[in-house]
Order: sequence, then C-alpha cells, then structure tokens
Amino acid sequence: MARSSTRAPSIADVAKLAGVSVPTVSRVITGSVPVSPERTDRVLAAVRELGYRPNGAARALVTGRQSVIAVLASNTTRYGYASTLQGIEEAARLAGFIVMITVIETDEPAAVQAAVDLALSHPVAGVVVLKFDPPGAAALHRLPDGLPVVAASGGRGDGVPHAVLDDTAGAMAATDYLLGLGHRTVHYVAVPTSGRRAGRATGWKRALTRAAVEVPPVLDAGWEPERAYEIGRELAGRDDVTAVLCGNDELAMGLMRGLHEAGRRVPADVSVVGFDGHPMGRFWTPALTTVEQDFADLGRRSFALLGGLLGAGHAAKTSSAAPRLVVRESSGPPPAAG
Amino acid sequence: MARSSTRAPSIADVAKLAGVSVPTVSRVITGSVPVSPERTDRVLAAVRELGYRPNGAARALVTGRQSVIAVLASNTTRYGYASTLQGIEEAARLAGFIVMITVIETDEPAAVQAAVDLALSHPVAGVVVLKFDPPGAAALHRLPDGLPVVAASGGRGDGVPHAVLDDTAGAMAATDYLLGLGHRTVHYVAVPTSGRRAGRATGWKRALTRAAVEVPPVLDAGWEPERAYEIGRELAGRDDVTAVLCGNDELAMGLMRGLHEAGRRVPADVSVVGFDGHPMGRFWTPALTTVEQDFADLGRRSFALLGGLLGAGHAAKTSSAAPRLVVRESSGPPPAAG
DNA sequence: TCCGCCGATGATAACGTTTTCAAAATGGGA
DNA sequence: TCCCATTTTGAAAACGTTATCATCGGCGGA
Repeated sequence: MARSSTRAPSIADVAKLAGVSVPTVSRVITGSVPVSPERTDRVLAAVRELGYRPNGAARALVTGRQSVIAVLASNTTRYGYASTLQGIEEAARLAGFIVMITVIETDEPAAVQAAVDLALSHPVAGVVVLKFDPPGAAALHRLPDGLPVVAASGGRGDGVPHAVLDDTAGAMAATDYLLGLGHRTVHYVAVPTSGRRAGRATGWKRALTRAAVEVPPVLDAGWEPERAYEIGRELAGRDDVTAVLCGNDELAMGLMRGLHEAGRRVPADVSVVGFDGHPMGRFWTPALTTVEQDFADLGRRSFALLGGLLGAGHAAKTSSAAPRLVVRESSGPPPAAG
Repeated sequence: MARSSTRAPSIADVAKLAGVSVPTVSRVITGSVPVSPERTDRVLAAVRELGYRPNGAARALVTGRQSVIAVLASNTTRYGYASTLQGIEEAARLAGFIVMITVIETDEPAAVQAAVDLALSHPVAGVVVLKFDPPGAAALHRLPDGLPVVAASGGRGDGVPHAVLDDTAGAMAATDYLLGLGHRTVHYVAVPTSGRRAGRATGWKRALTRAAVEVPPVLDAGWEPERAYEIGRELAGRDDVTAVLCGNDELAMGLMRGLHEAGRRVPADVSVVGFDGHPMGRFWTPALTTVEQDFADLGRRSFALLGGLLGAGHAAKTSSAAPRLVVRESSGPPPAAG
C-alpha cells in the first residue's frame, strides 16, 4: 500500500502487472476506445493496487492539450478579486480545468514581466487577467500573441475578449439616486483604475453633467481604507459635502468611520454609497447602501469566454452584466432640504 | 512577429535557425553548461525571432522536477483563507514555484475525492492543505502517500507537517482578558472546525475552567454572518450574556449588528471580541476588539515547510506562531460591576 | 613534438503518455 | 468450411525537452 520512495508507478508498471500492453492501459484510463471487460477489470485492479496516477506532463506533451488556465491578478485578498477568482475556479473545476494563480504586485515593468514569465513557464491552455487596476492592464500588454486571453474588468475592452461588470451604469445609477434625494452634488472617492477609462468615475461624471450640476474633483484613495478614513475626517469639516460615492465598500467603511469620529452623522449629515456589495456592508452600522456586483458571475463568464476561445472558433467577444443599486441605511436626503 | 497558426516553435526550430544542435539550445536556455559567447548570441537571437518559449510539459516530463504546488481549500474568499493563500503564493512565487488552487466545496467524500483527483491530475511538487474546516481535513486524508504535504491550520497536527496559528493561546488570551474585565463568564460563537480538536473552543474552555467559572454551551454559527446576526438578536434578550467571543470577525460583526438592532449597546451592555484581525474591524463602529492573526505569514511558513520537504531531508515538522490580542472599542467592563 | 587533460559540442537515449498502424481475434454470411 | 468485415489488441512512433556519453578541439607540460 504505502509504497514510498523510488518513483511513481508508470503506465508500463500497470501494464505489466495487469498482463496487457501499454496502450491498452491507456485506453482503459482515457476511455477513448472500448476494451474487453475482462481486461478492463484487470487494468483497474492494477491501477488500484499500484496507486497509479497518470502523469499529466507526459499526457500534455503528447496531446498538446493543456488543462490548466492561468489567472493573473494584482491581489487575491480584496473582495472583488477574491470573488472573481472563486467564480473562475468554480467554472474551471466543473469543466475539468485547473487554475493557476500568479500575483502581479506592482505595475513596474520588470515585476510584471517576471510574473508573466513565471505564469507562462508552465504550459497553459489560456489566461484570464483581472484587469481592475494598472498591474492587470500592464500584464495584459505583455502576454505573447497566439495565447488565448480573456480580461475581466469593469470597463470596456481593447482587443482581447472581455468579461465586464458595467461599472459605468452602476455609478450612474448610484449618482442619480443621490441627486434624486436632493443632494446638490455628489463627491467621489476613487479606487485605482486600469487605465484612462475608469468606468466608475465615468458613470459618476456623466450622471452629474447630465443633471447639470458641478463636478467636484475626484478624491483618490488608492485601495487603502486608511486613506479613505483620512479623507472622511477631512471631508467632515466641509458643509458642502452631503453625498459621497466610494469606489468600493472598504473605502466607504473607512470613510464612514472618519466622518463618525469627526462628529458627522451618516446619513443625517452625509450620505455614503459604496460599490461592490461587500457581504459585510449589510451588517455595518449604518448598513451600507451600495452598488452590488456579482463578481463570482464575472469569474464564471470570464472562464466561459476563454472556453469559447479554446473550443470552436465562433467565440463571443464580450460578456457584460449590469450591477444593482442596493439601498440601505447609509444614504438619505441632505440635511437642509436642498 | 505575430506568427499565429501552425504550432509553437520547438527547440529544434531554434537550433536549426541558429545553426547549432538541439542540446546547445537547451544549454543556453537553462544556463546549465557554459556555451561559447558567439553561439549563445545566435541562439538568443533565434529565440527572440521565433518567439520561442520552452514547453513546460516536456521539461517537466524529462526532469521529473515539478515547479507547481497545489493548494486545497474549501473557500478562497473568506479573510483567513484569502490571506493565507496570498502568503503561500508570495513565498512560492519568490522561490520560482507556481500555485494551483483547487476548491473543495463540501466534506462529502465524492466531492473531496473529485477535487483531490483534479488537483493531482497535474504533476505537482507538493500540496498545501488549508485545514481550517471539515473539507480541508477530509482532503488531507485522501491524499496519496509519498506526496509532500503540509497542512496549515489553527490546531495541532496529526502526521503531516503543520504550519500553525496557535488558536488556543489566542482564545485563552481573549477569554482571560474579558474575565479580567469583570465578566462573570464568556459566551462563545463558533466557526466550523477541522475535527475534534477545535483550537479556539479549547482555549476558551480552558480559560473558563481555569478561572473556575461556568462554561456555557457553544453557539454554532457556521461561517455565515447572517447566522451570527440571528444569534445576536437571540442573545440580546438575555441579561446573563455580557461578553461574547466570536470564532471570527465576520461573525462578530454580524453578532454586533444583531445586538444593536435588538437594542443592546456594545460595549456598554455586551462586550464582543472577534478573531482573526480582519482589516475592516478597526473601522467598525464600535471598533472591534479582536485576536489578530498573521495569515499571510502562516501561508509563507506553510510554503517554507513544504520547501523543506522537497529539499534536504532534515525538514522541520511544525511551525507555530502566537496571535495577538488587539483591544479596541467593542469590549469593556460588564454593565453592573461584577 | 607529443601526450594527456579539460572545456565545448553534438549524437543519442530517456522521460510517460497517446496516436497511428498493422496484426490478431472474432463473428457473420455464403 | 471459407472468406471478409469488424472489433480488439499490441508494436512502434511521436511529442519536446534534458541527461548521458563520446568526440573534437585547444592548451600546457614534458
């Protein structure tokens, strides 16, 4: 049973034990060609006894087909990233694919190249790039031609097939909602973006201009809730700020804490709306109004697009879904009826 | 440049173009054996021109060395899991390894077996199992012998090398802290555990018995903050509950919301202490007292253990770290001086 | 000048599997 | 009974790389 040491049993070992030829074992295992019941049993018995497990490298070498897909992302712990990854993994697993994850820590060219090289040092069937921020966008540009690639992001695509969450529509809906509540304008605390086109900022800006109200300067917070917290404290001193849209829910929570510590009440004094639909948002006090996005579905759609690329040629080029505004407690009318 | 179609260039194509033999190309690429500068240049030029990329499957097949490690986990979105995964990935990437992730959704034998089979259908150098819950523990038992395996968990190991976060010590510290504040006893809202030995519950129980106070029944919440929220509402009606330790911070946040909605103030009426050190905890209102754990470090240590297994035989068998109690606003003395 | 040594190079084997192709076995019809 | 079609089986080739081994060249020492 516990045959340690030496080397893993090969198909030849199984064949010898079962008293059949090597190809017969292969046929039993892959099920590609029928084999007589009697031999099939002998082979399966031998497989069990030896604990034989096909060598994927050899199999991949001869078939040329890979069953591994690479995911490139800048971070795997943030809510949106982790959920998208989960969706990709689930869809891939159900299709018999394995997911390899490689993190791209910065958008510095050397680091990006190193990460891409590492990811591609292994034979992969395709690549999914989480293009939510600069590192993701940089990685996309460094992937070699001829490799099936899909990007998952919140904006429109450029070249490669994209699975998209329509950030712009979500941000517009949230901004329209706040304006409809009577707020004079809406401020925006931004997350990093993948390029010039920032879907969330675009939607926010578009809603404001369409309503013919002033567009205040964007407040950049990066990914850190700490920074949003500081912004919250700064904003607390300004009476003209009555509604804030945040690039994601973590930022919104940090911001609310900053406002709270500085004595501003949410939503009585300031309305705060987040983005993403973080599962903790509904337990927050006050519960967070947010633009809910189905990241897991984004991941599944990303893999589906990639599957289309791998299979028949008639693959879809994009897959888009609209987010949904979820109104909870952190938003309301402005303090002085606007 | 963009040579699509046909098949990827092989080392033979490079050799022919550079006018050298196949092994010489291999030597240039791997750097294993010195090659004359003139030939090296020719080879590198040919590599560039053809866009040659070594076939990892062939390489893996002949060397027998794998540069892929598999991670088995039941979920990749929860804070502890995601952070541990991040630590593993980081350490692996720095060592030139790639991380494959396979999710085990339930502890049902068939599902576990399928996931393990999928993960091992690819040749891997070793496996890290996130053994925080039943699916992880089940996976650990289904891995074949002879494969380097490390478990990362919050409890002690059994057989395979373990990287550990000392849950027991953390839970004891938190419970001692609450008892020291004057609480008559401390209730415990539990997360799922990987087996009979639940580190957090053990530490909590040990601290209570050592202080000779009553040990209330464990309140099981699973992983869902929703369930903790309900428990919070239930507990709100009980005056004897003045201090609650939660199995993780998400649960604590759900619980606090439930208490809040039912009119109980935290920490004035009830003290709540979480577990894990979720980054959002400090922004919560009230900011969450918690037992902070360094999951990323746990991941790095897991990989280090695995590296020891892969390299020389004198590998460490365990690696343990103690968590740290971080006192914030959600805990304080009981309402009526105890 | 010759011998032996060392470094660079190339031919060939090996890794473990699937695929191709031919051979053997089986079955059915005349 | 014989022959052909069909199914099952096995031998050998192929995948792309690295490892092994022998060969070739140059160089230093006698």
